Amino acid sequence: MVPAVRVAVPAGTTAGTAVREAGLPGKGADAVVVVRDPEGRLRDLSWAPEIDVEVEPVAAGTEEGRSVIRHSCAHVLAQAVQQLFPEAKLGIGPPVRDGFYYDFDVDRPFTPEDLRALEKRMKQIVKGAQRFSRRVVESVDAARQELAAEPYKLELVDLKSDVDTSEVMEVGGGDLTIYDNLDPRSGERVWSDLCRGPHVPTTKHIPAFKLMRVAAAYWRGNEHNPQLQRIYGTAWESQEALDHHLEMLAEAERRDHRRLGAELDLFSFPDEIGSGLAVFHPRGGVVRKEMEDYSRRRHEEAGYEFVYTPHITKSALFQTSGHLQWYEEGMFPAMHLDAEYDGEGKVRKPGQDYYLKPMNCPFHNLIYRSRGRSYRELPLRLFEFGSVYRYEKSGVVHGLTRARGFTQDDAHIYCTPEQLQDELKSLLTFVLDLLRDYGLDDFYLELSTRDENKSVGSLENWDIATEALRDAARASGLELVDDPGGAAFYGPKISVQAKDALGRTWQMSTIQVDYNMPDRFGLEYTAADGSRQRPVKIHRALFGSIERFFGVLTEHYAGAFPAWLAPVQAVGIPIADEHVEHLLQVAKELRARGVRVEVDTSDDRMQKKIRTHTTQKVPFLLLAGGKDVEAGAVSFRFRDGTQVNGVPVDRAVAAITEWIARRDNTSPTAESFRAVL
RNA sequence: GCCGCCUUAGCUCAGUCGGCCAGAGCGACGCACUCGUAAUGCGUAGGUCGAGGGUUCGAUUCCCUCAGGCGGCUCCA
Repeated sequence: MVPAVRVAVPAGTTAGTAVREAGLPGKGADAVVVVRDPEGRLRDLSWAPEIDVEVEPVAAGTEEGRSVIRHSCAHVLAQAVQQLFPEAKLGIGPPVRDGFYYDFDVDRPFTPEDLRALEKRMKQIVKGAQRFSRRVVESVDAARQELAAEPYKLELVDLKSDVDTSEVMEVGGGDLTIYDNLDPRSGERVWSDLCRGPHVPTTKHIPAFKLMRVAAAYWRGNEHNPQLQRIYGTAWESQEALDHHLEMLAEAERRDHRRLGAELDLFSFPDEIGSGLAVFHPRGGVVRKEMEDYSRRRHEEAGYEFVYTPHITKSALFQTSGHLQWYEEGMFPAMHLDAEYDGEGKVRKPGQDYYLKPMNCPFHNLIYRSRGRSYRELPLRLFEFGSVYRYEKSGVVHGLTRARGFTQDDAHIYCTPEQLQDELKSLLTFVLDLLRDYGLDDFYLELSTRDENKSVGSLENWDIATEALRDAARASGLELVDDPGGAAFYGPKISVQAKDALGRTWQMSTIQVDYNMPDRFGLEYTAADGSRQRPVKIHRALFGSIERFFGVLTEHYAGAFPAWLAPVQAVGIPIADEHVEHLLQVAKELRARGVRVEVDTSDDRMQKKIRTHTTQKVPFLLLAGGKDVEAGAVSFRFRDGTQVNGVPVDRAVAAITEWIARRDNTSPTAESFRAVL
């Protein structure tokens, strides 16, 4: 890492020269690839300021340095594509998280073989050490002329004035510039691209890269535009960093909940049922039940009341709520029922549309409204594990994390306007505490605010609601990220983003403040002065969806669930048949204390049994041979291979029970387990 | 919904440039082995090669449609 030094660049000298003279590295993972000028803009090393300035060198191995490398690598990719496919038209090619992409308009989609050929050509380009040379285009007309053969680039030139996002690297930020790739020996221009930069000095400064995959993408992200072929790649400051990244991807694949779901016999998606509709097998069912049971208990303690509502309703309910107006295409189509026809097929009775519910909240409004409510009842907290069905587009369904049928741990809190602030604060604390109990503890918050094209209700109430949420978020002390326009039509939302063991973030809990549903449903309570008042409604889901949370936890723990959640908590493994009886006795005692325990009485050898149950990620393996039987003991083996041998049975039983009851989220090891013995 | 790729035994995958009985490992089952911390040996069963249609003397293989999966894009109350 380069320390946050500043380097003086005299007028007329290039930043690169100054950096070199300051003795900073020009090669390797610490190489300075660009500098930050006093205004905070990143500049090429070839930049020569007109006045004396101090700049901050940016090293290859920093997030910004990597972005520059990745963006330059995208140029190399584009050059390779146009060399191998001269008819290819260029789209955009920005750096993204962990890599870059470049979009191309080509006659036929790229094949995996094409990718291999492109990667080979890119390596040649990188080796050729072409210089990235910045050139300001005098006028928009000049740019148009030069880019006449690149229709998409032309479009960007015309958009220049109003585009300035991190994704569109081509234009923005003042001058219109083109980067030329120059042959280092002849100085000849090999290739060029409209681009605002900055870039690494030469293609040699792209130390390690790999093309990852091809996909289609709509031009400028609009589904009405043509689809371009997008090539994704990744690039890093060193081969080691690239290898590490690839290893992370491999690890993510190993922990993919869809794979673990099959390997550990947790759940499946039978084709016969339909896309995005899961069934939980007994082992997954146990985990889910434990998750739910604990959540139920905590909700009871926190003053929630439990309700149940049907999965289907007449359309009127969703007309009142507004869901049919705003989200109909995300709902399963209606079932038209109860219509009657006469002999000529004419309607005698019109019948009704019924919908599967995509949300629980309208039902809870009806429960609230079922009788008069007093201010003394508020806050009224209604909780339900409510199954909902959403017609997700076929292309987005993804395991348990994006399903068509799932269960929300959904609660709706009705309170007075005065109670809102306190209720939100305690609610957020409750939510975070509970997430921590399941082992997630690295969070940030996102505040989604009103979308002016998709919202109902008064601006005033939106403001109050938004500020109340912002306030509660601040009180939590967590980082808060704004998400303008991300709210649902009825109110703003805080979402809790949790990082898992691999550092990936998942949207978990959401808290929404809603002044509109109470209006639409005419909800009221009688205040202390006898007047009728309108309550405020808070929507919140904690797991979000139980299925998604299940999937996230599965990946977070790589299938090695904490003992309290593990489908099978302990397995007895006899050394030989004659030791089975002893273990059955131990298992009986454990089972009597609620432990999920099995004894492996199969014909397999003991070593094989250890392997089997280790791969099944059972937290406690209880071995017993002659010595243990004689001593009235068992020997522990843990997931990590460590052992504690010859533990007297009663102590073993007590310790296992204790470990589970504590809901310790770490995997027991010889060392940590001794503490409870 | 759009683009591309994929679908062979319960799982992971070979294979057939259109042709005799479609293979392996793991798993399941059976027999032998009775064993002290990650795979004992031998054997058995298991597949209308995703579904339907077409081309062909002949289709698991080529073409079309559909379903499901994967990676993206768009979407995500």
